[in-house]
Amino acid sequence: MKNKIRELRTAGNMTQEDLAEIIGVSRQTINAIEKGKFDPSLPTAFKMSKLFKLPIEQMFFFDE
Amino acid sequence: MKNKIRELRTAGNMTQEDLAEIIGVSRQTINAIEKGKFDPSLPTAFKMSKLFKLPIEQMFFFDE
DNA sequence: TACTTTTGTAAAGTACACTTTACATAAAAT
DNA sequence: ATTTTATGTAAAGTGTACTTTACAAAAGTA
Repeated sequence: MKNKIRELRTAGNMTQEDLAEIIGVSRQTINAIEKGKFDPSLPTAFKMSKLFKLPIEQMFFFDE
Repeated sequence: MKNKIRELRTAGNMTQEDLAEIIGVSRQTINAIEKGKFDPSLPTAFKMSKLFKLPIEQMFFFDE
């Protein structure tokens, strides 16, 4: 699964730390998601969706 | 988080077992999701979205 | 009623989402 | 050049998504 979190975050002039605090996860979690080390939980994806005002399907791309 | 999985599944004349096999999880996992015992992973949500041809946001409802 | 299918649920184990602490590097600012 | 800010990453621990096995109860069917 790929995602556009880094682009969305930088477009909004946020650091990983900023985004982490808003979403309610650790900075390392944001980094891992951006780097594709693991996928977020559904609740975390929903929080990002709400923040960036984009449906989950326009932020995360499930290949296969 | 609430969801419409049970309604979608029964509307499609599927048993929990049927749905589990199609999605690639155990029957107990389908039962737990329908019963709200836990939320699916993002990949599992995407598979359901593809099967039922509905965006994740129309199947799962994140209540803050 | 008896039989079969479907659903509910429990226990114990595995995999992964996520945490904290910590440190190293890169980039930006002074 | 030096300090500050932002990012990358690793280790060890916690919580939860999910598994298998197993059994009981509900619901559908003969």
